[in-house]
Amino acid sequence: MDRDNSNPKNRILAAAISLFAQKGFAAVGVREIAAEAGVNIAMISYYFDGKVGILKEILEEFFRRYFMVFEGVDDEKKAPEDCVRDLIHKIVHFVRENTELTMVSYNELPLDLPEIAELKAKRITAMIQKVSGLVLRMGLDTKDSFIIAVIGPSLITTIFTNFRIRPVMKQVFPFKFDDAYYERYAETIATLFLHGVKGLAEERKQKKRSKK
Amino acid sequence: MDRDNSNPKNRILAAAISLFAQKGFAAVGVREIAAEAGVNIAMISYYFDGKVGILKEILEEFFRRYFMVFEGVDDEKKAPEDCVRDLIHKIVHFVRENTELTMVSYNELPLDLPEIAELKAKRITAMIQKVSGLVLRMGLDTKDSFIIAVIGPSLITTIFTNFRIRPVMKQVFPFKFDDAYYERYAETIATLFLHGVKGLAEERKQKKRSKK
Amino acid sequence: MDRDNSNPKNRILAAAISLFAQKGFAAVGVREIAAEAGVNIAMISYYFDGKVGILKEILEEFFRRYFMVFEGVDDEKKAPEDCVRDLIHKIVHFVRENTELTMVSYNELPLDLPEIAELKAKRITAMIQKVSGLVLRMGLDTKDSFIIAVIGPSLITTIFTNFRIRPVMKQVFPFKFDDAYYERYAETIATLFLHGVKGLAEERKQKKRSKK
Amino acid sequence: MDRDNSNPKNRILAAAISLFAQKGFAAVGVREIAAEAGVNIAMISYYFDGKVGILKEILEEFFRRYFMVFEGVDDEKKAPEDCVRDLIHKIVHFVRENTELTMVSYNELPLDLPEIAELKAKRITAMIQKVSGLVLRMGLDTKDSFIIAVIGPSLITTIFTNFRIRPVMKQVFPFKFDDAYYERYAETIATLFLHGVKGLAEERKQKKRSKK
DNA sequence: CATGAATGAGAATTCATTCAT
DNA sequence: AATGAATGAATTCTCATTCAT
Repeated sequence: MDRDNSNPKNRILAAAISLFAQKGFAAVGVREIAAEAGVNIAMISYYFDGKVGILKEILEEFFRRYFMVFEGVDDEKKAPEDCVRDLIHKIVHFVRENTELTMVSYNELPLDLPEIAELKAKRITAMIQKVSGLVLRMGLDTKDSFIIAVIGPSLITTIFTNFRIRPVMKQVFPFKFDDAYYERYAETIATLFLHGVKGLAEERKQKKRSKK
Repeated sequence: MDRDNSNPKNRILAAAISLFAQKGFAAVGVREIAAEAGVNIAMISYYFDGKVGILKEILEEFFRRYFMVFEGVDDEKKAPEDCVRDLIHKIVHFVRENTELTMVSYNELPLDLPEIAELKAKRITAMIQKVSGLVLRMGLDTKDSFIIAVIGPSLITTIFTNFRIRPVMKQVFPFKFDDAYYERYAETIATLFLHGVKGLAEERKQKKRSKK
Repeated sequence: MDRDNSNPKNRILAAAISLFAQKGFAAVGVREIAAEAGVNIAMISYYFDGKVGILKEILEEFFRRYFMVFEGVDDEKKAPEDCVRDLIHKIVHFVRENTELTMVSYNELPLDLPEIAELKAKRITAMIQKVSGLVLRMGLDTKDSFIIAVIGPSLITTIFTNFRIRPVMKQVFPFKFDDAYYERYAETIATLFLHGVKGLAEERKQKKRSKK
Repeated sequence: MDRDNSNPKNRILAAAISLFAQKGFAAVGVREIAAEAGVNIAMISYYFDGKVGILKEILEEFFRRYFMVFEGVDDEKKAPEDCVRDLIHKIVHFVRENTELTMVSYNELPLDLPEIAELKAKRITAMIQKVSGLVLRMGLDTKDSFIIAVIGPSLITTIFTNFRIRPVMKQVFPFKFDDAYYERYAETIATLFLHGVKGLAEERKQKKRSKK
């Protein structure tokens, strides 16, 4: 996250994101966050009304930024395939710029935390719809909700996971994670999914024909 | 997990898996586990030498079962494509049978927990290699470690995520998650990746040719 | 302690003495004792009726052996000074042979442990009287209870302390703690106290005279 | 200890010293200390970073005060004997003023507690050297490390023990432990040791002569 | 705004002991 | 005589939060 570090609230937020990304929300204590942020413990309750308050704000921030990625991708003038490639690049870029924020959100979302249940329900639904919208641009039939429900999450989790397993990847593969890497990575993912979806679409057509 | 429930140790294990899957390791207390398992709290230290001991045993169990899935998939008599389809079906079946076990492992693995660092390092590396081996069967050049490093995790996380976001999916899509669903799901994933990989392979050939 | 180690009860006793001497009674757990003795935990309650039961038996054993040292020292045929020298040698020898047993007893006796209060009261009183008897042999007036109360404990604690601070002494002084050392040590202590007491006796006489 | 009792930290310290002196460090729980001090249990970790933290501070305080006793005793203008008498009086006075503090330190020092091992090593060595220095003032040859190593600890443990066995002494002997008692006590000890050491020194000379 | 002290509940673990076998 | 499982209380310590200053 890229904020004004002189602001105590932002320092808390930054510290929390980093620690949550590392250890998970439940495993991090407010004292730890306060120490990392260099602020007094009481400030956490003051600014965020408690520990979950920080998480809420983190999730809100994630979705705010995440949804911005989808703005203006659906350009009617461009070929659907190019829209998809474009979006994939943008998502990769987004996760690269907001790695820890994304990891925290990705890790905490499936977990049961009553206080954020409502927030989760709303945002995740919206998120799935965004992704589904993306899939539709790949040339699939709108009505085929099954395939949409499969591809969307697959694509997004593929990208997220690439960052999530980074520490291990570094040990196993000798890549340099620089601009070139991400450029190629996005291209590869795009090719993979565009061809995959094309294959699925063809298969569907064949089945329909054979039914006749 | 499917074990002898009269055995207190197994009851603890079952309770822990369920609770960890729901809330995450750090958010679950030993009292809660003991209560759920119907045993005395002290039994947790007695049998597992503490809370992390349970997690260790859970992870070990996950990898033991997971690795078994890969046994005997690489049948030389069959076409590579069929091997891959076969394996995908097996993994889907595995996760279906061990959903909570898989979720706990998938959720906790990227988190920093010093006590399981060693265990993680060993097993995850082995896991990535297993998946990479699988990708090779898809007809890719062995030397192209980049694509392998991309596709392997993508495939596995795709399947895992399908189960991970189940609660939300149920609200958004009207599927019945029965045998037919999983059959179709596995087929869809297989088609998606096989076509995707074929597309990648073709693209590579073209590039090489154009370089000449 | 020198007992039959095939006997589980003795093994527990030996292990307990060693551990109590090292860490103190309260800091040692029954599991630790059982492990060190190589017996089942339940055996401790079985043989000693609980942890304090071990301590009781240890203290009883200490006093039993300690009191034996005083048997037959008061030989009327010998000069009082020689009786004292003899006794000091015997005590040094006793502590040398029963170092840990002595340390446990010396360390635990002043501490408040309700369960052994009665035992303590009886034995310590007897112990003080034994030592006081010894002091009388040094040529002091029987009625001078003050000096007796000072010298007796001083002598005994001097010897005990010599063993108690052994670990530090080894680091600070370059002695070899062999037979010769203990021989010389006993002689030194005897000389110190015999001259000291003689000096006290003379001083008393002078005072009485000056009062006249 | 004589401190500001309105200060919670000091109340904890005072309570701990009293309880440790009574039952020994390991036998006292933090709840007990907190209750006795009238503070919340969490304050113990807050101020002392845990139970051993209290003990550490107690030991440091003991040595700080104890070492102060030795300041300015070695007056060259006075006869060595008078220096020794003076010091003995001061030590007696010190223990009288800091009885519980001294008892805790004396009781815990020989016990194995890993957390205070380093502290112990440093301070005990310094303490032995202090006492050894004292012995030298008694007119002994500096090179006779053996006798120094015997007398120093003997003198100090004699005084400490006098307080340590106070409860029993009260039952056995009919003394009033008032100023007069301590005055006489210090005088007696001084006489005992000064004569004792003189006797040792003479004996040494005779031996050397007889060797010729 | 910011602090450091204070709180009470809850964390994991270990305790000595007992029980059925 | 001996075992390993089981118990419930007690252990120390940490938790997120609040309060007066």
